[in-house]
Amino acid sequence: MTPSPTPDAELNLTTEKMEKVAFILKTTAHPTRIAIVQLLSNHENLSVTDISEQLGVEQSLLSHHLSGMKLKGILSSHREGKNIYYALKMREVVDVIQCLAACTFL
Amino acid sequence: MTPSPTPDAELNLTTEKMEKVAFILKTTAHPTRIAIVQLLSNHENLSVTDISEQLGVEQSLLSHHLSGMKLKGILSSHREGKNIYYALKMREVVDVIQCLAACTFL
DNA sequence: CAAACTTATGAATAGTTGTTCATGTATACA
DNA sequence: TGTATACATGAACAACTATTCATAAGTTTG
Repeated sequence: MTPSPTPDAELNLTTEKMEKVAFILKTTAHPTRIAIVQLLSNHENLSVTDISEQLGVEQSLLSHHLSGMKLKGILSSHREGKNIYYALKMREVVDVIQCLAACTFL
Repeated sequence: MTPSPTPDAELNLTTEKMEKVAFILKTTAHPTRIAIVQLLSNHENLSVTDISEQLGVEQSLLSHHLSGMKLKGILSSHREGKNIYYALKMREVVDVIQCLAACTFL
């Protein structure tokens, strides 16, 4: 079901693509942000308060993380009344995390 | 052939595991380091000079990147005469990069 | 419209990472 | 043993990221 690369295909990226990949990796490389992805991979969408409560992360800090991730295209958001709901936009990051999480030695 | 996670399995990591995943992502999240992984995914092992020439990265800087990656378990190395050869140890990072590189929108 | 609630933003600061440069160490070879 | 080659290391500094705090802006409700 998941559109995934052919297993063990050769890696042959242009410099530009390497930069873009690095950019996304950097955006994901933080425990709180991984937790956000995990939460949103299991929930379709959640308000900032929801996420804040689930993760025990303070509102402002969370907001900074969320807007960064949105800016970089990983999340999307929409307002509904007083709340703003965030959702996972780039679902590929789930696979990325999954892939590393599957390493038994971690 | 590649041992990969079941597609679209639920993401359910412990805090500790999220930290470890973040740690590896951070170690990979740099264009030069992605280039190193790419090179080593296609070459089994290469000396520092080889890599330096292929990537056009200055010896000392490269050495810093390489030893960091080794320290974090992504690469391994062995000496052979005057040269030190590096190899990919954690091959999973190739899949991680592959996965993101396959995003058409990047 | 004022009060309460939800989220965003900006400045300040602390902490981490990247890069350079100078120098050190290991090996080979004359 | 001295010189050349290959790589590592450490200090200094620059660049970037994370966190906190105070405050602002949008929305609902009385």
